[in-house]
Amino acid sequence: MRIKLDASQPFDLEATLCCGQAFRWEKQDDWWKGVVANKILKIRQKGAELQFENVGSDFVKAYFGLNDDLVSIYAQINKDRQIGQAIQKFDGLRILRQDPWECLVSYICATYKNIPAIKRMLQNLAQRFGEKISFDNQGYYAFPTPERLAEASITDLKKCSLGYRVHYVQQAAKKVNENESEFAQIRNLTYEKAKAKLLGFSGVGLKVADCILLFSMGKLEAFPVDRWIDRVILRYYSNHFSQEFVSKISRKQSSLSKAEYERLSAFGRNYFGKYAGYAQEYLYHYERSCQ
DNA sequence: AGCTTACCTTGTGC
DNA sequence: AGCACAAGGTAAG
Repeated sequence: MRIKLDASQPFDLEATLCCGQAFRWEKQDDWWKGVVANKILKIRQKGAELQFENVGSDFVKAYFGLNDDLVSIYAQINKDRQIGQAIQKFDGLRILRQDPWECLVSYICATYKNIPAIKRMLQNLAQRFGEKISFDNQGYYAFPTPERLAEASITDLKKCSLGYRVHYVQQAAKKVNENESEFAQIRNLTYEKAKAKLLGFSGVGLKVADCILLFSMGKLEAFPVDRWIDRVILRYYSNHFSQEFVSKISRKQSSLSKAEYERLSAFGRNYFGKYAGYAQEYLYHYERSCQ
């Protein structure tokens, strides 16, 4: 199937899948392959045309955020030179609408890990507990269901290199499995209420909650602050904070306190507005790409 | 009430 | 070899 992209609606498949928001996409030749909704989605971009197999157009549009009015979003978040450069470099990067359950587990696992290690953990979980799906003579694995992970033993979960995160993942699986519809409803709440619900999961703090809200629940105002964004704010936006706060944050070795996190994240939401999450993702990807 | 500290595991890169 | 560090969270004090 194909989608012709509107010239007024930029899209960059590569940037969207490489910016670190999703962990289970692989590129083979010029095709991207990922497991979404228990199906293999195979997709590539040729200029303004998207070519894909195995799923419908509506699904592709929803998953890749093609319904977001990116031109309008740019107009609202393009506030300064730094974000302007990031937008220019990654023009067409979009926020995905991932599966909330997979996103929950992904970002519980993401604490204190780099992206390659996160990918490996999730791949381990899928191989060990996910349903096998064959496609193009290759074996893929669906992301494990809450039910399947809820019944997995700590011993088996540990074999996936989750480390201390095994207990968080197991508890999350049990909680979601006990009431799947309640979990599914979280995305329909406001940003604040949805965040409060997510914080009820052990292993989910402010940062992880913001990632889940942004990457799977369409809460585009969420502004996750990780080490990279922390660095970006200190480098380019420190004039928005007091001298004391800046020097305190820049001296920190350990993680941010709740209050410090909220101050940085609230800055992002206030400064960039209701699409702050888009700004975050551009700044994050740009900062990492300049390493 | 809000902050600091220790601890939670594993892998990678210098 | 040894160490720092990686899209952090929790519980104790």
